[in-house]
Amino acid sequence: MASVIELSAARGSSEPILLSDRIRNALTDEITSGDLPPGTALDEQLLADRFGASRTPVREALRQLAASGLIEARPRRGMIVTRLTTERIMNMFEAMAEIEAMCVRLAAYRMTPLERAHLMGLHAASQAMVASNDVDAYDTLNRALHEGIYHATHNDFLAEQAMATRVRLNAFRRTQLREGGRIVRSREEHDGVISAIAECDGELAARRMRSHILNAANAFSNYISTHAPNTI
Amino acid sequence: MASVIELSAARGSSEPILLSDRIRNALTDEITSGDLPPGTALDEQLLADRFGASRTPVREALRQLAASGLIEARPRRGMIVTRLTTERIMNMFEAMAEIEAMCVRLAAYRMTPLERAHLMGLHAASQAMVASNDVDAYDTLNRALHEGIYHATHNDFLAEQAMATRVRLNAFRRTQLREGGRIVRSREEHDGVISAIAECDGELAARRMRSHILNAANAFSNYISTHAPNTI
DNA sequence: GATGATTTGTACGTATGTATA
DNA sequence: ATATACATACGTACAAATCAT
Repeated sequence: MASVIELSAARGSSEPILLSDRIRNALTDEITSGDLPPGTALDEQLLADRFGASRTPVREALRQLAASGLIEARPRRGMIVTRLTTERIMNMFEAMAEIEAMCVRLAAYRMTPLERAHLMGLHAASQAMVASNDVDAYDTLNRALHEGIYHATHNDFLAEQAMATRVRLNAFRRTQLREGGRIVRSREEHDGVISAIAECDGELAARRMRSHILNAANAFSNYISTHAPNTI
Repeated sequence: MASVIELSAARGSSEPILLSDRIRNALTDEITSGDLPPGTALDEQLLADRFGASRTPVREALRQLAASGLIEARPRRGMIVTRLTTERIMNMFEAMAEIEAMCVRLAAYRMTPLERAHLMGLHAASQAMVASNDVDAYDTLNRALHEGIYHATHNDFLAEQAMATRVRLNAFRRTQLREGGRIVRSREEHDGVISAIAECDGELAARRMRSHILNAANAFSNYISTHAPNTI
């Protein structure tokens, strides 16, 4: 549970100055990490007490989260962490698959040699994480790789859209990596994408990326039905 | 300028009950219609007076608009209607082209016969608007056609994403229809998309849709450089 | 560069509407 | 079905920061 101390810790100068922004960021982390599971009620007064603030900045933080879709506002009935149906999660994975495919296609044609080298370096480094089966470290590199691809589209708007969708799927992406052997296949799929990028074949990279994300979606679906059929 | 009367006008029961939502909707309309041009400062007190409310619901409306990207929040310096560079608008058009292409591809494979008939009906009706060069009426039908395609993906999340992006491009889409002869070519391009849908060829429909939106982007670019080179 | 005016950010009180007993 | 409890939605007041002069 995030503490007031953690909130007031000194950060880089680019960090938000506004209380409401800090609260929003803290809540975003807790929701996407699964710390605040779907369906959790978000009481304004309780959150205000927890963060050592008044209800006003908490309200503003909640409003922003509601606009981003992470939490759900039911007028005069409070806010809850968005409870997603399996169908909607699969819809989100499908949309993510298409968005990622579009990004990697554009990126393959537009990235600079430096950007290409950066991506290949990240991919090479991930080998070690697979060998040691370190899910958290692999997830971090995985994230950097995908974000590097967004950036290499040289289309900031598209990159932001992709990031926003990715954040909303965060908790579920991490879940599926736990499925047996998924992490190994995930890297194999990356390998296919990266080699297509190396050959500047955007169409091939896009098809492989789409499959990659849809495979992740399937892994998630399997994981849920095996480990926790009734939690969503 | 929207009045208090307009705000308090009776609406359907599905309309928002919250004051902040009504203010947000009113401002959304004014921004996307170009009534509030980019760069306009949004004074909280002034808006509160205009809408006959206090600053609190106005602030909440502004926060939501900021989250959707329609306005920009500069901490302690107020909000302004997002001022977009030509480059960013083109980036948005490019993203829109890809999203629309993805939607129509999925839609072509998944739509029901009823949905297909609906789309073809809309397209047929638009012929008359082109003949009379009625830009507003054509724009309305155009909108219905594209939204029908989103819906026919049978992926609500994707449809919502597409709609959100579309709203943010609203003012610019309308602008480009004014470019000489664009409305005629727009319908011709629709014709190609619709016939691909009729043949259930999603890939072809996607390529044609992508071209269609990129053509709109070009038309916009031409219109700007011809009519108002320095307004953005 | 300093000072005043304006505007945002925050706090808190009140009332309305929802949910529950 | 009625009443009670409670959380949100809104209004108002104060504080802090920005910008104009």
